[in-house]
Amino acid sequence: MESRCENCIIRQFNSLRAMSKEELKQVSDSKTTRTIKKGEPIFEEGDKLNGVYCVRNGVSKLSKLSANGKDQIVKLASKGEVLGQRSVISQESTNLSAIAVNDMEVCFIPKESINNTLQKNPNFTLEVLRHMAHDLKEADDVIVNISQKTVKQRMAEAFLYLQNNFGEDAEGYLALTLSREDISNVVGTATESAIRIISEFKKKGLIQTSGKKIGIKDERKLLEMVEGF
Amino acid sequence: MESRCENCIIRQFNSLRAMSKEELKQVSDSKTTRTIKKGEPIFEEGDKLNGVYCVRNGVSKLSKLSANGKDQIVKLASKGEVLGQRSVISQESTNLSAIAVNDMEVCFIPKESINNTLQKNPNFTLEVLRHMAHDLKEADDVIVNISQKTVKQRMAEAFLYLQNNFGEDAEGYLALTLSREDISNVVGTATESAIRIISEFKKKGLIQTSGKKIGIKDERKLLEMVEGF
DNA sequence: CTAAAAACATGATATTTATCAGTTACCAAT
DNA sequence: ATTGGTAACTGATAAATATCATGTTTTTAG
Repeated sequence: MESRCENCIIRQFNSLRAMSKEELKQVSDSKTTRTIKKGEPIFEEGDKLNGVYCVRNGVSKLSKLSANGKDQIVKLASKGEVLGQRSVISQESTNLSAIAVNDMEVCFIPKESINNTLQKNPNFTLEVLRHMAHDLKEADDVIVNISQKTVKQRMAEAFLYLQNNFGEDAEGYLALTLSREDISNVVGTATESAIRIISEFKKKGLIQTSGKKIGIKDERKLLEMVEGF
Repeated sequence: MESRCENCIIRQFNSLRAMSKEELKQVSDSKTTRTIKKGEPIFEEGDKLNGVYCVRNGVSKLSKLSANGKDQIVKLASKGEVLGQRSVISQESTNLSAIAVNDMEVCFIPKESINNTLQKNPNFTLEVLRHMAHDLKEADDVIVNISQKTVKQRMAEAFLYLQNNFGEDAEGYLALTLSREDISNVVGTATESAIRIISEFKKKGLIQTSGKKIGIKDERKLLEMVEGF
């Protein structure tokens, strides 16, 4: 049996918290829950979305395929984030694919519920707007980083980002384990280059590895590297 | 004497058109008009904005300074665009500088007018939201472009962008003339590299130049280059 | 109008990064 | 346990791009 949105803790983290009791009830009644296995898509570039997906568990990569066949990962979304908002709001097909990085549980909320609330509840709209303003600011930062920093700096930054946003496990490894290819797609570089830099960082004692897992050993040095020392 | 917002054609192009008569009147009464000389800033990175700027004339570059001292231009804004919205909405200091590329005329609208309307008029909020959704999509595209395309491809794309968004003069030159340095900052490359590629394109008959001015001669070939042929 | 400054241009070179080719390690299914 | 496939890794090389040096042209300020 599925739980009710009204009681869902996830809601605390996203714009849904600005909904009224009745609006939430409607969302809850119309929503459906889906599980997605690691590697499977929630939706793909070009799809027309009939609603948004609220992440309950797991992590999704939002990526875009380029002409040369490589994916660029634009964002990693986890618990509480709402996927597909932009597409639903602008009523265009989505420009990004969402693929599960690990097993996921998401709630699908039909666009009617969202649009309805957008029309009627200015607080909700404003909340969504604030979120989007934040995303846009982040996107600007990514643009500047990619174009002005070296691959090494961006790699260092990526590890710190993963640490800040997804934390570490008991042994001090990054809680979110990405394949080397995914890492290279976040950073925007060739997979071999990413692997080489991982080796280099390991040799220098900045990180440690255990299989795919990566642990940060010298946060300060990594930070300095990002800043360009 | 300053004209009234209610009669301003510019309004057609931005979210202000979703304002009610009264709201517009309030905006009109509280707004001030400013002229900005080429090269001067409207606001700078880190500034706390007390309102937004509506562009009436001229073009502004929105850029961010990176650690290595180079600017990255994130967007070029012209007639009808509203600057500083994001900062006002998220109530944070701005992450971008806005500098006049040529002489400009802008209207400053205090944030109170904007916030007030955001709270009360869902149509306006939704309109702003749609705009921001669009900007975010564009930003995602820029990220993918920068990380997956070569400098040459991005240069070609930049010229086509300038053509599409700012048009051409009577002799077929791009109506918006940017310095070589600004072009390199849009594309995200070294100024020398940008200049070299301009020379190369000229030699190949893709573009023509006259002083700083650049004209597109072979749109098809440029397009093919962007696509990677 | 002229001097100084800024922008433009190009060659030589260094650095960064991608690509290609191949090996090794690991996981999953029989 | 064996095998087949995928991901991780490494070296050699090529390509792209940045940097440095320097000269020329254009713009700007007095």
